[in-house]
This record gives sequence, C-alpha cells and structure tokens, in this order.
Amino acid sequence: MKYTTQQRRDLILSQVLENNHVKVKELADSIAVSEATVRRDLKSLADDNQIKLVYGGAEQLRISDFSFRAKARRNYEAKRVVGRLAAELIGDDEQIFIDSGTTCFELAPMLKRKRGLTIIANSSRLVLELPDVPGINIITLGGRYRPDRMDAVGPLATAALDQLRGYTALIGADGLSMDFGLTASDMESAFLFRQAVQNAAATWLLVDHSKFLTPSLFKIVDWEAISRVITDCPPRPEWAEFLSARNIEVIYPQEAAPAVEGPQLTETSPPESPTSDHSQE
Amino acid sequence: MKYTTQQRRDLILSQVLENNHVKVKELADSIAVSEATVRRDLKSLADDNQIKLVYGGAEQLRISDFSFRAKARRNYEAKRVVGRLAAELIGDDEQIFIDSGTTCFELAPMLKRKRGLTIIANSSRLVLELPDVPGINIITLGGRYRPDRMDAVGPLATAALDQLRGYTALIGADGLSMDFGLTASDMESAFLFRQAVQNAAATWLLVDHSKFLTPSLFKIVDWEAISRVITDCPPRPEWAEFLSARNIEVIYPQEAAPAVEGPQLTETSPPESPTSDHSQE
DNA sequence: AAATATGTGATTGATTTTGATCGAATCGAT
DNA sequence: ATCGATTCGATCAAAATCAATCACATATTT
Repeated sequence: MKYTTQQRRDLILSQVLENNHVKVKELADSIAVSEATVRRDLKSLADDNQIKLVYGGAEQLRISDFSFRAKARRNYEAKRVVGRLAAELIGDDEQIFIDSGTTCFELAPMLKRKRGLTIIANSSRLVLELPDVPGINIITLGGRYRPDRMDAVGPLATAALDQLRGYTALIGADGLSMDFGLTASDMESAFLFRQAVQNAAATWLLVDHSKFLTPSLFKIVDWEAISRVITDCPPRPEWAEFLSARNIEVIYPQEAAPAVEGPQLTETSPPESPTSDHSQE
Repeated sequence: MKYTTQQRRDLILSQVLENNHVKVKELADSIAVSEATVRRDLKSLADDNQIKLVYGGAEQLRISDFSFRAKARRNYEAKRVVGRLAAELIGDDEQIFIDSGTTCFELAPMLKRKRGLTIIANSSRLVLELPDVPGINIITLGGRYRPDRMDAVGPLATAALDQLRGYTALIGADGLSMDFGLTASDMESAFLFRQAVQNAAATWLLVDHSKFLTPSLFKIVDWEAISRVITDCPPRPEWAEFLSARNIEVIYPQEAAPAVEGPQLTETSPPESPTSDHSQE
C-alpha cells in the first residue's frame, strides 16, 4: 500500500498521538518506507509544532486535547462510515443538532454539499470543522466552556437549547443498553443531550458497532426517543429484534463498499465487509 | 460507466471531502480515466479553491482565517501594549467580558497567571487562544456563528448575555467620536457589545491610538458607559480634556512617547527617547 | 456536412520525493 | 573518559509524479 506524503504524515501523527512515543525504526517498518523518509516526515511534523523529536524517534508535544484525538482515532473508519450514511439521509434545508462526540464529528466534513442546512452544535471543534460555505447556517450553544473537550455545557447551554425546537437531533452515545437506554461517560454532556433530544422533532442515534457492547455510567435518554439508528454493520439478531420491536429503523451500509477505499476498512475488521469492485450504489 | 466532466469532478470532490485525501492513481483507477484527466480535474477544482493539491494527489483545504490575521497584523505591537496594560489591571477572581475584536484578542495570552478569573466571550478565536489552566473559567455566548469572524451574534447571543451581570466589559472599537461615542464597522457586533456594556458593572475601552482618528458606521455606546480607556500612548490634549471632563480614567504606558503616527513601540519596554534617528515609515 | 470547440489519452522533459550511503553526532556501558 | 553501537544529517542517484504538448475522438455550431 502506497500513501501520499500527507497521508503518511497523518498516519505517523496518529501513531504519535495514540502511543506517546514512536521509534523511527518501527515506523519505517510498519509503513514500509525507508528510515530516511520517516525522519523527513518527523522533521516536517516537528517543524509544524505537531510533535517533539527525541533521539530515536518522536513523542507528542502537549496533552491538551489528547483524549479527544486519541478517541477520534479509535474506530475511525467505522465512524466515517456512520457519518457518511447519516449525511446521505440529511436533505437540504433541514435543521439538525449535532452532538460533541467523536462519531458525530466525522459527520461534519460530509455536509459540505448541503444547501440551506441549519446546524446546531455545542462543540467548537465541530464548528471549526464545518464548511464555511454560504448555504450552511451554524448556531452555537453558549455555556461553560470546557477546554479539554472544546464544548460548552451547563445552564446557559440548556437555556439556549430551550429556544429551539423542531430540529433533528443527531447524537452519539458511549454505550447502549437494552433496559437502561443510551448512556454517556460524561455527565454534563449526557444532561445536555437529553435536553436536545427532548426538544427535537426526531432523533437519530449514530454509533459504531463497538458501542453495542459497553454501557456507560450516565443515562442520556430511553429508547422511546430514538427514531433511527445509524451504524456501521448489521446488529446482532437480539439487537435487531429489540430495535424492530420498538419501531426503530436501523440503517447500515448495504454491503457496497465505496470503490476507492475498500482496503481501508480492515483496521477494525467488522464482520464480513465484502470488498467488491467498482459498484455504484 | 461514463460520466460527464462535471459529474466526474463532483465525484472526485466528494471523495476528497469524505476521505481526507485522495491519490491520482486511485482516482484514475476507480473512475476508469487516465491520470492526465484526473490531474486536470484536480487542477480545476484547486483553481476553484475547492481542494488543495499535494504531491501524489489532493486533500481538502484547511479552514484559514486569513482576513482575521491580516487585520490583527495592523498595529500589532500597539495592541499588544494595550493588552498587557489591561491584563495588569485585572485582578484575580474577577469576571470579565472580552469582545471579539483584534485588540482584545491580544489580551488573551496575558491572562495565564490569573486565578479564579471568569471570562465571557463570543469569539471562538479568542476562546481558543485563552490559556487552558485550571484557574480560568470560560463562558461562551452562543448564537449565529459567523465563520469568517469566528464569533457568535444575534438573538441567542443577546439572550445569553442577559443572564449575566456584574462583570467588567472589555471592549474595543473600530472608531471613536466625541459626539457619537464608540463605533464599530460591523452592525451585529455593535449591537451585541452594546448589550454587553449595558449589563456590565464597569466598562473599559481598549483602543490603540489609531482609533482616535476614524469614526465608524455603527454606534456601540455613548461615552457615559465608559469608566476607563486603555490605550498605547497619551491622547492628544483635546481628547485628554474631553475624557477627563467625563471622569474617564485614561491609562497608557508611562514611558510611552506622545501620539505620533507610524513608529511602533518596541515589544518589551520602549526607551525614553522617542527620537530614533532613522524613524522610517 | 464542414468547421469549431472541448475533452481525452499518450509522450516527453522537468520537478519532487524517495532510498541508500557515509561521515558525524549521540547514547549507554564499561 | 573511551569504546561500540545506534542514530542523525547531508548528499546523490533512482523512482515517482507532474506539467506541457500533441494527436485524436466527440460534441456543438454554422
């Protein structure tokens, strides 16, 4: 597999962020390029103040938004698949709320072609990622800003949300439980998203398959509030039955992998993703 | 499968937007056209500022706030001086509102040492620049987000501001006029800052000397609302008299030269002798 | 139908990136 | 401090990619 320079550097950067430390030798080995190239890449990243060079390799510079970036890299491809599916279901001239999690974050770049879209968000990181095109209106929620998560929560955020109705809420969840509903590991996010869902005209749940395994601490909402689940592979039979019994539509990729990026899906290795050749959906 | 040129370019563009980068080879392979054609398409898209070319392919272009940077560069040193002066006047455990202009922006990095500070802001740009230290609480105002200015305005912002009182408002202005008061070139900012000033316990005006010359279009507030003016050099006599008559405290660097056009103050401590022989401008 | 315009693919020379080599610098252990 | 083993940085040839050009096919206009 050959990468462009940018792709390779991006890959190296995520390696640095994931593990704190990388070695030139290991990188050269894992990406199948020469050590000279790896050194050039590391030098370039260091010049951009993205990493810090150390003897034998490199390590990350600051811990500031490490947690988010590390989280975002986890199941990255699965989240992208979910994001793309969700984007396809969003029409022009709609109003949507997007939560501040990493899954919904992947949705942002896919919205560049929409027109007349209104996006409500409490995450600065998401807003920065949103396209700056005339057709898209962005509404941010204020509130207590949390630098590590780059989002706003608290009474002010809730109050702002209370001024808004009729949108479609797109939320992720850290965990799912049949009897306890959607859960998050962060209390304030959970509270805010609950409010967002309650005011929404409809709510879609965006989760990758890993979320079906591990429930989290704080409840967001019950299953009654959910009208659609968008995920990256077909749910297990018991989940399919559970969701269908509650009249919740489940959406996942229809076995057609987009032509250009078939081999990318191997990272998380979801159950049988047939790498078909060029087939349009 | 045959595409028209436009269809092909749309397809390529969405590939670039969805994946972060694409390679010429893969695109040529996937769409079944020659690499020359793909390069022409990429070039065309790049000419339209839709993507960025990189060696081996293309990637989506990063959001750049060029306009903001260009503006911030103007009178940069003067703004830094004003920012530092203002920071020195802010005690621990205070609450301040900071406006979204470039002058107040320079204040942000100077607040690292403060403890228990609460900062209210409507500018993402500013919030990103604020130090991420435990002692500082940040409150953002939501509202209609303007990507070019990276701030939030409109009814939601005003409503959020109405929940807050008792803070000190630090605002800049694009222009000053003795009879018309503080003015801004942007209507929505002017409206929001007026609200901020009206709810504030005290208001400080942060301006560099150039603002005393040119009034702008939209009025923010009258001089009655201002309790302090922080600037980079002593005001001209008529302004000094005007401000003193209104009981407005004027603050400027002690060792600063009288108001002159052009020569910027040196970064740390300007020398007492303002007559640098090669005063070039 | 002829002429024109536009788009495509192949070729060629220029440019960029990569990999290998070698001396210099750095680290760890004696 | 000295030695041995890595690692680094610079240099250069090879490989990959790019930009320009030309010939040909297709669509559009006259």
